[in-house]
Amino acid sequence: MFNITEVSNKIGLSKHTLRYYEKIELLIIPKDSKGHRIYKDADLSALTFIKCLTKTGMPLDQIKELSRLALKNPEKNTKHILSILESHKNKILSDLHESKESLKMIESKIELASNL
Amino acid sequence: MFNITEVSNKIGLSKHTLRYYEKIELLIIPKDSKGHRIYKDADLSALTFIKCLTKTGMPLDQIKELSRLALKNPEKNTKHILSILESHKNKILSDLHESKESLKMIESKIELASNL
DNA sequence: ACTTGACTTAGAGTTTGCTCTAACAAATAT
DNA sequence: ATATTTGTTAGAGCAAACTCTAAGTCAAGT
Repeated sequence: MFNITEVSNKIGLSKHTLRYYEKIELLIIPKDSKGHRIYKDADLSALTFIKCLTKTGMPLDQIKELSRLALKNPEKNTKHILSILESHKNKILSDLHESKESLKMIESKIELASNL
Repeated sequence: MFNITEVSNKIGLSKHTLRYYEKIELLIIPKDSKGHRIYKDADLSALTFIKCLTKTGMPLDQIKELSRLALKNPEKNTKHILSILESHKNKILSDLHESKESLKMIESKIELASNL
């Protein structure tokens, strides 16, 4: 069990961001008697996964939809969840390709400029 | 020589964006007697390169700095330009690495969900 | 002659994802 | 007892990169 500062340090998201993610209903964290959030390991895993998704450009809206599907009725929504993840995977693959192309172009500019 | 509509179609940036890039002084395009922009091949190359840089996450401010250096005094600024491009190259490489790690994690989630 | 359509500008508005502020509560340190 | 620290909230503010609007010019088509 962790408090918000520990989670912020472990995951690398600011406390502000952690609270903001709850405000937009990306996830729900239970509170103790004082009203302080108590995170468990599963929440850390969820946040790590959310970080993967955001880093690869999935909009928070879509992550929220994923989270809604997963929390509501996982068995019934497996197909839907899978289709979202698969299409995100394809987006990542195409982004990777594009980035590599851009990298080539930038490397060739470097080459050019180096020979001045 | 091309007008703004042709350039927008060729490069895949909206006319709004093309004008915006001039407003923030990313580049300067000469105008004809009617005040309409006339783009030449070199401008298309520059825009293609700018697109590479933005797609790979270079902020417009930094692209503007690059453009300023290149236009002002190319020989004198070669070192500076190269160092900016090199460090951007390194950023892309590390982003690529991170994206690949995220991809792995997403693929393993897909694997998991597929086996439900 | 007039409508249509493509261009121009300055400047306002939008979206996304935070990031910060103010005001307050509770526990700990001096 | 009081100051500091850590937490809470609602809501304001911000930065980046567009994206759109209004008002106008100009040339070509009917």
